Amino acid sequence: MDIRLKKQKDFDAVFSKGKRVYSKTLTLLYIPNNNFKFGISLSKKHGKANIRNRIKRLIRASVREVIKGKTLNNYNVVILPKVLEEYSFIDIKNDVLYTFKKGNIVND
RNA sequence: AGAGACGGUUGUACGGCUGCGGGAAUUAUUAUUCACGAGGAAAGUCCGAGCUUCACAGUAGCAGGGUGCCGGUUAACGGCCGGUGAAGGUGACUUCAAGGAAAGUGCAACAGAAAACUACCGCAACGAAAGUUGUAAGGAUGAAAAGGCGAGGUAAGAGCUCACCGUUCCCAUGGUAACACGGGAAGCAGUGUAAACCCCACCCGAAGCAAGAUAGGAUAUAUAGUAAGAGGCUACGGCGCUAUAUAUCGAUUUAUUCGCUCGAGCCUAUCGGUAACGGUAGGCCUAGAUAGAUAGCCGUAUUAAAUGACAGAACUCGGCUUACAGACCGUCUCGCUCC
RNA sequence: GGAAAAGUACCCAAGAGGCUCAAGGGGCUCCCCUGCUAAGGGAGUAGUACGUUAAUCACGUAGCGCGGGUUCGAAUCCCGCCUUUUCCG
Repeated sequence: MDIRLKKQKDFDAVFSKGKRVYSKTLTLLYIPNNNFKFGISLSKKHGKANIRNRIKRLIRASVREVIKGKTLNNYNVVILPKVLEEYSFIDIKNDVLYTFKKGNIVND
């Protein structure tokens, strides 16, 4: 099943109506929906194309590890990374786990 | 050992577990297995092409744009290779939009008498003087002032005359040519700017894969119009075209599919060529995503170190330009010390 | 992905080869007016950096996004980069 959030309308809805959870490295936005879907939003401020790709890979890998073997509540989620000088996998993974729990998106 | 010039290569490799992208096979709708999966710049979008659409992509001219020493190379180019000339460097070598200023027009601030067929001061002759005539040595201004320098000559001077240098033209030789070298002639009709307009030679239809397949369209009938209409414009050729109404088939949105990867392709050997490049033979198939696939953890090896140096394909090629930690290789230059 | 446009003081900006050249507004500073403020009126700041000076004035050099080139001379012409903005289904 495809868990990627794709449409511009969905992104707009999350940005305008979504609840927010903050952490050191990223911000999480979410609204209720039929399924679980997530997307990532980046701008040119984060760096050139290779850096933006790397951030997306790190977040995707983090989300895969976090949601593995767990039941999910139905939300549309958008992750907004903050502009940092360096991005480490461990910090991002911890923050993904923290924000997902705080937003009540994953069940233990 | 030092300083430097030029050219080239590389941009960690292999393995395990958990995962991603499209593909193939086997299953038979859910899995398994297999091999493959970013770059030298993928970048900037600065040139040149393929491909697609625009009504035909025809001819001539105008407008607009580009290129500009010579020869070669190529599908093509403003690229590349080789040569010539000029400038810079002790040198290896580097840089150069490098045609035309007696086809015409414009511009040259300030200063200076004058910025193009000049004459302020000056010099000389004549004259009582005012001034007239001759002149362009010297002064002064400027980025630039009418070949330079020396001698002769003269009232004073001046290519006025001569030698040398420079310039232009002609001839001979060498070279495919740019040009070089040698000889001769011309007293030198004249500054700079063409990345000012322009002239000359050559080249160019436009838009772009968000193109497009695809569509306010097609077909039929009727009526009307017109020798008109449609590339940036004009003319010619060629083409029946336009408007309205009715009918039928369709379409406008969104999503999907195709375009989408075998190509002026890559590698190796060899032959021709100074080289760019071309020929021949053999081998190879090597990303095709669309919120956009390469990540995480760990081990081994090489190493001075390896944790991204610069950096991510989006239709595809040929170049140019720009970014780039470090490592390695080759050819050559300079002066110094020692043997 | 593709196609265009623009960069000049703190802000908005004119200038399109040469002269007092980096016009002119707004802002800012000071003064007048007022019990105080706003508005209004007047004057100015100097423009940014560096150097000369004890300091001011004054002068010189650089400077129109950055780096080269053409020219006697470049904000202006040409080339290459950088940044910002806009458009295209």
